[in-house]
Parts: sequence; structure tokens; C-alpha cells
Amino acid sequence: MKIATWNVNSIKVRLNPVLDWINNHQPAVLCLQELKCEEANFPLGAFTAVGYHALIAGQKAYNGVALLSQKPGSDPLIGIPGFDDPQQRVIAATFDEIRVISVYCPNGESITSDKYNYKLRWFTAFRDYLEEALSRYPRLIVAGDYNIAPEDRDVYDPVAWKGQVLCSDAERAAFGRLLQLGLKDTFRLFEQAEQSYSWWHYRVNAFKRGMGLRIDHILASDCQAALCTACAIDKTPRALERPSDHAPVFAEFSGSLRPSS
DNA sequence: ATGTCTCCTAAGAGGAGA
Repeated sequence: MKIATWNVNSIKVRLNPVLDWINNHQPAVLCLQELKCEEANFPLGAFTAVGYHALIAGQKAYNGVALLSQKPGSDPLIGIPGFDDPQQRVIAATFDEIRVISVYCPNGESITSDKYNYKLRWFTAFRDYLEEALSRYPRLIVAGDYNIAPEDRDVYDPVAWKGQVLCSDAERAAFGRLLQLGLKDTFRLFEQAEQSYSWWHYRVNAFKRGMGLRIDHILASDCQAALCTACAIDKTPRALERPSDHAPVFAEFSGSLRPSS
């Protein structure tokens, strides 16, 4: 069973690459971020035509997250309860016993920006939300764009990026507090190539020059992580014409979802 | 190195966000 995440930077622009990727990988659940469209404008028909269900938290122009799935999800929840935020960044649903959250964490812009303060406040609320989710759903997968490179090995030039947004100590501490809840970064459960990244800037030919960061992650609760058999980044869509700046990340878990009755 | 991409407003470029 494959669970995947992809920040598509506009679902309208990236519809065909996403459909191709679904066709090639057949994920049980694909978490999307940065839809950049309202729910009414989401290309739902293109996904239902290939047999997928969709739960969408849309917003005009910015943000927006979705859960595409082979089976319908139950108990959908949009946003972080108790954290009032017009920015659509979180959507959750249950697929059999597995709770899956698609998340688009704030970027922060720079460590001197007001958006950086919002990012840190947001992560405090998100940590509390995940603590509650873990108590209700022991089998939890949290997949998305975290906008944090957890360690120096997740950064092509850690010296240049030291202390910068996406890499600052405060952000890494916030990410660490998610792991302290009992979540595992599934990518690091397995041997990986050095210089494995999930995002490359559009500018300066960053992808071809290997100038990337690993900021898209699939976290899993301990009992769910124990079922994880692989995690990988698929760089191939990043090399296509007119790509998203992010590559999809996917994890394999043993045991399929319960068959439909 | 203000280097690229996407979407918005509003009627042509410019700003926001990443």
C-alpha cells in the first residue's frame, strides 16, 4: 500500500503530471499541497474518471490541500481545531484504520518576517493537534510539505543555509517536537542516497545542479512506521517540462486496506 | 545574482507568495 505526498504548486497547471503519476504508482492515498484553487474549481472529474475519490480544502490563489484516494475516506476534518486560520493547510481523513493527514506547513519567508512568527505559532498548534490525533488514531500518517529541512544532510549547502528559513534552529526544534510525539520520519528508516532532496528552487537551474532541500516528509506513528517497508523521493516529475518545484515522496506499508465489501 | 513560477487585480503591468 502506497501513501504519497506532492506539493504540486497549482493543481490546474499540474493536472496531467499528477494523473500520470497516479497511473504509474496507483497510490492508495495521495496527499496534495498548494492546490491554489477554490474547491469549486478543483478538477474533480479528472480524478473520479480514473477511479479516485477526493477530499479538498481549497482557497483562492494560495495554499489548499487535498486527499486523493482509491477508497473514500471517513471522518474528514479540515484545519486545526481551535486554531483560527483562513489559510487552508490541513485536511485529514480515515482510510480503514489509518488516519492520513495532508499538510502544507507555512513557509515563513525569512526569519525576520512576520510570516516566520506565524510559522512558529502554527507549528505549536499543529503539534498539539497531532498529539490529540495520535491519542484517537494510533495508526497515523502525516504527509506533506513541512517547509523544514530537519538536518544538515537534508540541505545541499548547509553552511550557506545555516540559520536561514527552512533550516533555522527554531524550525528544526519545532520539527523535533513532532518526532517527540512518537512520529517517525519514514524516509530515514531506510538507507538513502546522499543528497536526497524533495524541493529545488526554480531559479538558477537548481534542479540540474543538485541544489535542493528535503522539506517534504511522510511521518508515521510508531505502530504504523513498523509496517513501513520503503520510502523514496521520485525525482522524475521534477525533470519534466513545466514542473512543480517539489518532487513527490512516497512510502510503502505492508498490509493493504481492507477490501471493499 | 531580485535570477523563476503562479495567481491575483484589472485592463497593463505589478504585487504577493514561494
